[in-house]
Amino acid sequence: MTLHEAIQRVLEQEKRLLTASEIAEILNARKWYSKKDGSIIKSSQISVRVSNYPNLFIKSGSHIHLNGRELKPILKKSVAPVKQKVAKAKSIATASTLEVTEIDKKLMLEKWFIPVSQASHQLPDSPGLYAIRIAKPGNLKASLRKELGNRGHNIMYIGIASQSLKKRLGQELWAKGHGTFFRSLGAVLGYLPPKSSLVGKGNQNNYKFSPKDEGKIIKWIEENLTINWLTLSDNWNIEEDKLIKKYFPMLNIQGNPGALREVVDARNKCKVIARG
DNA sequence: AATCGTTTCTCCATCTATCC
DNA sequence: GGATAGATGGAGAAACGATT
Repeated sequence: MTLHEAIQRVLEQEKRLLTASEIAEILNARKWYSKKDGSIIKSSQISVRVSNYPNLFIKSGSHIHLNGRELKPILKKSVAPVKQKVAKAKSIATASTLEVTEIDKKLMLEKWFIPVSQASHQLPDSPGLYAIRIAKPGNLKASLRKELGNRGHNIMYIGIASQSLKKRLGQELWAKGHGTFFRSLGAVLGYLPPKSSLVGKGNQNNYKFSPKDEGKIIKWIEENLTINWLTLSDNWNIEEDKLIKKYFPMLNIQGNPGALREVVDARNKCKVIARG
């Protein structure tokens, strides 16, 4: 039982207004809730918990009673974390001069990018970094088109293949396995996984689209995206991290100060449907 | 002065995203 | 599907102001 559940139980049983001290006293006496270290509960902790759950409790002066509605607590920390990070990181990125490494030049120079449709038979079976751009941003929906415009580039994703670029990009671009980029792209393009398709699966995040939709997404990728890659033997993690923090690719989430809320939301929508 | 209530910080278990 | 690193949110404690 959590502390707020224990407080609820006290109020339900007592059926009267109680102060934080009285609740603490009752809880300590009845031992409905015990702290990990075994010490007694202070009234200040009751007060904090009651304040954090305004939908469960009502304060009348120093007295507390049940609200009667069981809704989620309103917590200070849960306010749009991604948006906050983006705003903060953007100011840092524009204010600082970012180092241009050899890897950056070789990987990101736009003239070296080729259409995905031409890349399939050229990809090496060795580790490295890859970057994906969109040649025709006009084929994205308006909100994403605008977002790329704000970012001043056409970079969709920067990733790493620690074993094989050929295998990794097979997952990401041709859905041969669980590709993060493929899932994110399918989601923001508006595709949804079959309902309840993750029920009973061990990993409740690896949703997949129907074979028919996968085919449509692959076609879209081959018609709209371009790619460049570099084979590397070492330091790729550091380089990948630096590049993501410099360019804010639109579909990278982890390690990206410019992670896009719309991408996270679209992926969550897919998960909810697939989990049934 | 003692008690009560609020704010803010840190710790840590759980959840999520990603990679292979 | 499993492993793992990072993110998130719940919980407790400390500091401090307000009230009695």
